[in-house]
Amino acid sequence: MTRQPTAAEAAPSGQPKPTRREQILAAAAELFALRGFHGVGIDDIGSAVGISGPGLYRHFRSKDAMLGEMLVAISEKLLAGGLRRVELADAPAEALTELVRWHVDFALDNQALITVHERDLANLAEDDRRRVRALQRQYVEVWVEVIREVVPATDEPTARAAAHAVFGLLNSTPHSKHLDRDAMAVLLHRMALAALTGPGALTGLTTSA
Amino acid sequence: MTRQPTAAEAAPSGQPKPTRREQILAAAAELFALRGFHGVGIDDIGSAVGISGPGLYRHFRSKDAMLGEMLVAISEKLLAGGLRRVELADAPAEALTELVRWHVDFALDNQALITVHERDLANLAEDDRRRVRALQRQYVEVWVEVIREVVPATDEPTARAAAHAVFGLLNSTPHSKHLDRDAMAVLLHRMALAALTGPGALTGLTTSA
DNA sequence: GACATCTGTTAGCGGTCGTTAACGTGAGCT
DNA sequence: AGCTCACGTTAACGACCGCTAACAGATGTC
Repeated sequence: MTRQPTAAEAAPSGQPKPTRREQILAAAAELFALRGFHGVGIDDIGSAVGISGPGLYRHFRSKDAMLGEMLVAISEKLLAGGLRRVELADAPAEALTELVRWHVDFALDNQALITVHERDLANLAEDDRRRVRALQRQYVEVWVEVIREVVPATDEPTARAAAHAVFGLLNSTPHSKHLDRDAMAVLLHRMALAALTGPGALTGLTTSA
Repeated sequence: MTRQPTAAEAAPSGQPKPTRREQILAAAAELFALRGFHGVGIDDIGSAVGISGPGLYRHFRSKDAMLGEMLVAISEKLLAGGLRRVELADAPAEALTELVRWHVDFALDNQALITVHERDLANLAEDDRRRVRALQRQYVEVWVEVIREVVPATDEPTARAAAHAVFGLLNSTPHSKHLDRDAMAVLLHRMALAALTGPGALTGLTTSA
C-alpha cells in the first residue's frame, strides 16, 4: 500500500518546491493536450520525466488518478481566482474586467490544462467528474452574476450561454500562436468585453416577438 | 477487396438518399463527440446502426478511415459555404455578417462534428490530417481577408488570431444548451460581430508602444 | 552496522480492441 | 435454376496497454 498525499501535504511549506508529483502532472498534461488521454501511454508519461513506465505508480494510484487530480486542481484554482477578483472589485464593471483579465491570464499560462480540461472531462472517473462539474458550475455562476449586474436586462439563461461563449473565445488560445503573449492578452480582453457589453448583444432574445 | 465509393458516387442523383455509409458516419460522429475517438469501440458504432462489430468493414476500410472521411467532409463543406457566402455579398460588411451567419448555422446544425473536429484532429492519419489542416487554413484565410476589409487598420496576425477566437466563441455551442436554437443563433451572431467590430478591439496591438 | 523507506527497475499477467477469416443469406439478373 | 454480389454473422488472432509482482540501490536513522 503506497502513501497518497492528496493535496494536503502537496504544499507543506509554500510554493518554492516543485514536487515529483507536480513534475509528472505537468508532463502528463502536456502529453494529454497533444494526443488525448487515451492516446498517451503510461510509458510515454514515464519517459517524459526520465523514469520509465510503471515507476509512476510510486506516485499515483492509477492513470485515471493523474487526470483526476490535475482537472480537479485546475478547476479549483480557476474558481478561487475568479471569486477573489470579484471580491476585490469595487464596482460591477470593474468586477467584469477583472474576471476577464483573470481568465485571459489563466488561459494563456495553462494552455495544456485548458485543452485537457475541455476535451477529456468525459474520461474522468465518476467521482472526479462530479467534483469538476460542480466547480465548473460555480465558476459559471460567478460570471453569470457579474454579467447580469453589468448588463441589467439580461435574463439568466442568456447570461449563462454568453458566459460559455466567452469561455470558448478565451480558451481559443491553444489554437493560435500568431501573436506574442502580451498582444494576445490585450486582444482577447478587448474582444471578450466587446462581445459581452456591445450594444444590445445580450438583450431582447427571450422576450422579443 | 471491398469497393470504396469515395464521395464521388456518394450523391449520384441528389440529396434525398441517406446512404448506409452516411448513417454510420453520423452515428460514429455522435459517439466520437461523446466519448472521444479512442473511447469508442468498433462494436459501439456497429450496434448504434443495428449491425454488430466487424460488419462495418463492408463499408469502411478501417476505423481511422471513418474519422478521416467525416473530418475531410466537414472541412470541405465549411470552406465551400464560407466562400459562397462571401461571393454573394455586395459589400465587405455584408460579407462579414453572412460569414458569421453561415458559421453560426453550421455550428448549431453540426454540433457533434464540430466537437470531433477540434478534438480528434490529432488522431487522424497523416494524409487526412494534412488535407484537413489545409482546408482549415483556407477557411481561416477567407475570414482574415474579410475582417481586414471591414476593420482596415488590422494587421494579418491579429486578424488571424481574432478569427480563431471567434471560432472558439461560435463553436462553444455544444457546451451550453440553455437557449433554444433560434435565440442561441441570434446571441452568437451578435456577440461575434461585437467582438470583431467593437470600438478598437482589433487595432493598435502590434504597433503600439 | 542493521534496518526501514523511498524510489526506481524489469518481467509478465489479463483484458481490450482493431482487424481478418470463414461462412451464411437473400435479392436480382440471365 | 443457378450465379453473383451486397451485406451480415461469429470466431479468433495479434498487438497494445494498464497494472502488479518481485527485486534492487541509495539514503538516513537508531
